[in-house]
Amino acid sequence: MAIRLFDSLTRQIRELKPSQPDGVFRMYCCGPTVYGPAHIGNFRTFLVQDVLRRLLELEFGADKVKHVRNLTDVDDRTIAQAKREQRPLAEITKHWTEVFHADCRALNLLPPQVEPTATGHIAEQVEMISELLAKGLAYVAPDGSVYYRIAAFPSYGALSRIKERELKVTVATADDDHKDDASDFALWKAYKPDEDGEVKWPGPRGAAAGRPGWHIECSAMSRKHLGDTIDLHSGGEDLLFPHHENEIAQSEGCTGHLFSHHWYHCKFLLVDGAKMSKSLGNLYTLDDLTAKGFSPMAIRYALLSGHPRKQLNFTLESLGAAEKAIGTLDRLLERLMYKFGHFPRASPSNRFAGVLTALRDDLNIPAALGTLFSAIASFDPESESTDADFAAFEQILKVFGFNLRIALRADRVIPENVVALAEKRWAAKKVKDFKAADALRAELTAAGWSMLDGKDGYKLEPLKKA
RNA sequence: GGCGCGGUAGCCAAGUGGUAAGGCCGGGGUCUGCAAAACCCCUAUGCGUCGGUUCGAUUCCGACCCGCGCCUCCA
Repeated sequence: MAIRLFDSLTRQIRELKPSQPDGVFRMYCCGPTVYGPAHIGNFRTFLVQDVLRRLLELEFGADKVKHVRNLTDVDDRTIAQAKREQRPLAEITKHWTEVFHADCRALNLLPPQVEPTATGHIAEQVEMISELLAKGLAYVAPDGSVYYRIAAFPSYGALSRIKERELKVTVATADDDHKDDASDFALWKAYKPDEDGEVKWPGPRGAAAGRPGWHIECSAMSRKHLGDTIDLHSGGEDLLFPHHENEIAQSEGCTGHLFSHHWYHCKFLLVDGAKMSKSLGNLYTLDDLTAKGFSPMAIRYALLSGHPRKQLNFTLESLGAAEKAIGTLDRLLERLMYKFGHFPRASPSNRFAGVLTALRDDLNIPAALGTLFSAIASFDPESESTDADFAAFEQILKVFGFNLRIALRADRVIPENVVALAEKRWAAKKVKDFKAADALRAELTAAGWSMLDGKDGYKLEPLKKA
């Protein structure tokens, strides 16, 4: 069954398929700028892209999807951060790249096959800018910067339909530039000693030394790693304009070929009904939430619980709901493992087929989750499940990227004193000294742990922090 | 001002021209020394407001109210 997805350019739901003869689906995702910790809004986009990739791999084969996601490691913000901290740019970006990778692992995001950096592709960017200059699509400004001449690219604005708008030209954008037209954008920014510190490279012929503009990196890296034409390009809704509009102008202006067959944009994550911002105090990082006792898998669930093309309102309450929902899936997995005593060996049954149907229908993740829970409630896993159902369940978990066995382990570092208390209580219970047992339960609660009695043993679970 | 999106139960959130998925919370029950877990049952005559089309609208159309996003470097 085909995977269909909304395309931002044509504004239609269209089938996704590889366009090249090799059958490889080529997807490029705009990645993070590594100057600070990524927040959960960033991760919403990366998680949606991750589920899409998993679905595509299921459809076309695990080796038939090539996923490229860049790291922006040189731009205004990274340079400003390096200057603030009085440290070399590379040191700053290396640190935040490592933090980003750790967060990605915690959220069980599949690593892209290629994760190119802007600073690692200066030559490719300079080359592309040179081609644009040669074709008359760009010009060198008096200060040695290079700008894209929008007027020379007739189809500019097709993605964002900007021709139907009135471009708001503010004083702020006009003052420091040497552009021929206020709408032209920078391909190469001439070096400014007082702002850029040590950051500069030789520029294209005729231009000054400096650094690439923001948009050109994606065009150059996408071309290098995926070719002139790719199958899907995606990012957050804010990137639609100007970033992706400019990428199209650069890539198609340069190569003369269609840049991407499909465009997909994730809507923003809101927190408590408002866009995240430091001033509102509603900006969360992964660390902020795990520090409150939430598991990364619950965060993954919560960030995926809304339709990707609709703004999602994230609250701590909804995260709590996600934690419980993940717990239910977790326990079901445990029950099935217990019943079968081994990982599934059969081919997946169609027990959860509706889940995949929902995902293939414009990546309707919330509908898919609804279908999943309905399917779970419709049968008794202990008596009615088959090995094939188990396989189907595992397949669904894999597509959603819910790595429950890791989720189980994540919080299972149990302090020795807690284990000792639990052992004492278990012994007291065995001899029916319930008074002592209750007192010990209270001590465990005070220590932040919950003791779950079973028939032949017990489990310890950490209590959630407020 | 231009472009676009949304308002569904206490919270989050799907969906349909024919009478409201799912998760959480809440209530009841089975089980349990306690507490959980597990399992079963219940929980929106209602889908921003007002009109219109229709046999019938939450779903289509119009107006209005409210919220949100983009409009040159924020996923």
